[in-house]
Amino acid sequence: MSVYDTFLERGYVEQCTDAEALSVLFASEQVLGYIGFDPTATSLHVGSLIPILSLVHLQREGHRPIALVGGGTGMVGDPSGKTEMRQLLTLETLAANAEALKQQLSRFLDFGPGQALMVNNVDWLAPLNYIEMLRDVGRHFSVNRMLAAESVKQRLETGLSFIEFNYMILQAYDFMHLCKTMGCRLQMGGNDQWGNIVAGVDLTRRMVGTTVYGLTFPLITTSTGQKMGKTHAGTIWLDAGRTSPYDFYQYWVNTTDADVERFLKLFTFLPLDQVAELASLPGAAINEAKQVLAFEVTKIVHGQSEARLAQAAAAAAFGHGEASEGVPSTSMARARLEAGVPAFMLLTETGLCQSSSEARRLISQGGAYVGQERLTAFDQPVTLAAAGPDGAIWLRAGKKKHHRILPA
RNA sequence: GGUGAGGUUCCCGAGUGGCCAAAGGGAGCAGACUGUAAAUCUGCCGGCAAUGCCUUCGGAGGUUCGAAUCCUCCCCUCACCA
Repeated sequence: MSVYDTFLERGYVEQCTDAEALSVLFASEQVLGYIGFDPTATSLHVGSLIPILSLVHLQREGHRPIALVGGGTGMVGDPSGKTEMRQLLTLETLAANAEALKQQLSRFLDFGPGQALMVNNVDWLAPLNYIEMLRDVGRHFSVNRMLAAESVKQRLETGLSFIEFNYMILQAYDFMHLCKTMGCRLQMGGNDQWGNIVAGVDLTRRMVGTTVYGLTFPLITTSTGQKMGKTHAGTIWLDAGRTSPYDFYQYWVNTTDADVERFLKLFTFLPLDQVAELASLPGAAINEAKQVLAFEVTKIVHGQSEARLAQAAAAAAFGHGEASEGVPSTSMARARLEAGVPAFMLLTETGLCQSSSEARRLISQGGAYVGQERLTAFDQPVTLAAAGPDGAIWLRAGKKKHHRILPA
């Protein structure tokens, strides 16, 4: 039993360069394994959870994770899995993003002495000299092979700039460098990274003479075909400032039935027998499993107390609980509320609707509520009389979006 | 640099002088059914205190009573050639 088996049984493994040898390695020594994170934003999102959690699994089972922030590779831009070239970020933005990601990653892993490591590849990529690089590294790359890589092949259809074509070489260089300088033996990543990872395995063998391993995770989509962590409203971020713990929790509670078991395995650390038990809950009881899922993931990302708060807020919003602090709210001058505010204005001002046209539409279709009352006229005045026992006016748009107006 | 094709509302994609806020599909939203699920059905789906008004069809001008549609210049994308 090694961490490889954990990965396997929890659904983390899509491809591995040598599953058997990697298992043996895990069983026989402390393995340094790394994953790269692109500094394309100031926060990671739900799509990065699997990579992050895989590092946590490594650490939990006695191995040593390396979180690599791609401050150098970010200057080039990974073409893998994209249909067109991403806008190049400025160096200042990249540096700021890299710093933010470091902060975020340190919440998941123990970076204490002898524990996990954090590196930034700008440190060794930036000083590279072009001619030297071509002679030492470039000669190991076969353009024929690079063109055959799936990630490149796709882009040959739509266009691929030279800078992006080089990305693979830099990522391969990272792996070689980490192996040479600190004995790193494993790189993991999403399956779109397969080509880059294999290139690194090859380069390391040629330049260092060491066999290193690659493992990729499946690209997670929901069973309704959505990309993980993307909703129409936008990305589900791991940063509480960008996606509140309440919204984060709600995202997971709204998991499709068919995904519950898979997600419990992938996104929580609950033992598999408990996962199986939760997943087998019949009919509507599966919602309890979704709450466990939501609570556990929120706990991992935002901590226990935030998770509790989000759970309590959800319970209050959906009708069986008191603690409502976590429910989104807006404060509004008491005098204004006493005079009465037209309903459609409240809906737009709280952000429940994006425009007053949308608010009118919502009301006319019968999807807007104040307290338990369905609104019938778009300009119906809402006053303090509508406040609930907690002193707040509860607005609801559709079935799931709740918002409180706090008189101030 | 040459030649050809093209840029339409969130996306794909019709429309080639008035019937166009612009077909159809997807996404999204709401309602019904439910379980804060899926599937299905129905409605909505630029903005505005709104039976009307305003802004949109790559950009800027022009022709016309009237332009997404015609003309001129410019920008960008793609394909082939060099």
